[in-house]
Amino acid sequence: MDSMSQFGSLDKQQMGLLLEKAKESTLSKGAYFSEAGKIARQVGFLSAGIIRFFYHDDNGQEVTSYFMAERNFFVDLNSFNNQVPSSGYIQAVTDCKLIVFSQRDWQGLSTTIDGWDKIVQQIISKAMLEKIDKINPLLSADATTRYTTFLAQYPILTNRIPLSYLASYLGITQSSLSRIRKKIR
Amino acid sequence: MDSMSQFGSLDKQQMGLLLEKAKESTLSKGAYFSEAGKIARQVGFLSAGIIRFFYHDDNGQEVTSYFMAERNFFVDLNSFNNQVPSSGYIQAVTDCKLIVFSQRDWQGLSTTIDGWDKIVQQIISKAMLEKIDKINPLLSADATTRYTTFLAQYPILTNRIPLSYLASYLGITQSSLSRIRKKIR
DNA sequence: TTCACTTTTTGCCAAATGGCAAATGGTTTC
DNA sequence: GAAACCATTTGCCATTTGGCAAAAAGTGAA
Repeated sequence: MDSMSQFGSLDKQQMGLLLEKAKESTLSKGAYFSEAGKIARQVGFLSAGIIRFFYHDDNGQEVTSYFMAERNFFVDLNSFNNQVPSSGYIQAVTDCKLIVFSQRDWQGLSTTIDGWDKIVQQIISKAMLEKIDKINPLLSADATTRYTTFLAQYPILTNRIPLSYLASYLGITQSSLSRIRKKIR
Repeated sequence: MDSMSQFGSLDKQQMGLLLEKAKESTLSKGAYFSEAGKIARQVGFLSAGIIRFFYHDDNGQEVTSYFMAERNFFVDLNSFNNQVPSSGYIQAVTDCKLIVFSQRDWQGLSTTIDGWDKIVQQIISKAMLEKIDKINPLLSADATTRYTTFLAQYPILTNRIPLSYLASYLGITQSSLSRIRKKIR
């Protein structure tokens, strides 16, 4: 639970208010934190493990839109904010340890912790900018560059995630990725 | 200036406070709203015209990361929030009419308008989600699909932006895009 | 209209990637 | 260890896309 201590800008008392609402939980490999069609009612903090966001494209193929490693907050933002059904899934890629906040509690912090909204805004902006900065360069790169870029960005994840997930994240076929990996090494 | 009236959640008085700080301005085609290396000190609202965000990749090539049409707020978020030099450019693709807020004024609204932070959070989340939802599907699509997807998403922009900008946005070469366009029509 | 300049299209060929199916390798369960 | 199951690699070939340079089309100024 002290993995959340890196959470800046909060003093001891505020941190106490936050932790009061935190519930520890686990997700085993393959299990879902949120699912398409359901409404997101929880915010998670990943203290151990790897999760991925994915959705089904028009052809019904799974497309991984993001990987996330330890020490990050996550939520299906659109569904959570607007209380509409999710269009995608959040799934544990490995066994995970989580800290979970209910929607009611999370939003309640807005009134109990001074400046909470601004803090949340910072967390969200930072997370989304990170994602955008990671995806943008992929688009204009060829498959090999995509893979090497990924290796540089996520050294931690290499060999901890199935090839098929990674391929769909990079926008390449699994076989191409396999060949590229062979060529690189 | 009433193009901002679509701005939800504000009553008349709050809207007044906001408009007090607004300054009208223009950008002519090709001019920059913010530039790499400089620190963003303004938030803009695009009332007429088209802008694009772009940066230089490792090979020095211009890469368009986003197009934006009328009736949207824009800012170089990372630079503005953290007062660090921008890594990219915001440029007028056509002649533009803008409404501009200085950083001081914009942030001051946090104390004068009740719930301002939350409103800003909503705007930012919405904008970034939109961008993410637009870019994500491009990655796993072939060039033709990228183009047709773009046409569906931005019918307004077709034929108002140079081919080279669009090609770099879609992650295809200009000649490929030209051939695809020919094939489609 | 003509010239100079920029943008877009086209031709030619090489290189990269995809599609599909079979083979190989790994892991789990009994 | 054997069987069943899942993940990864490989072969073969068709298709797509890129690279480069020249041609064509479009634009604006004198």
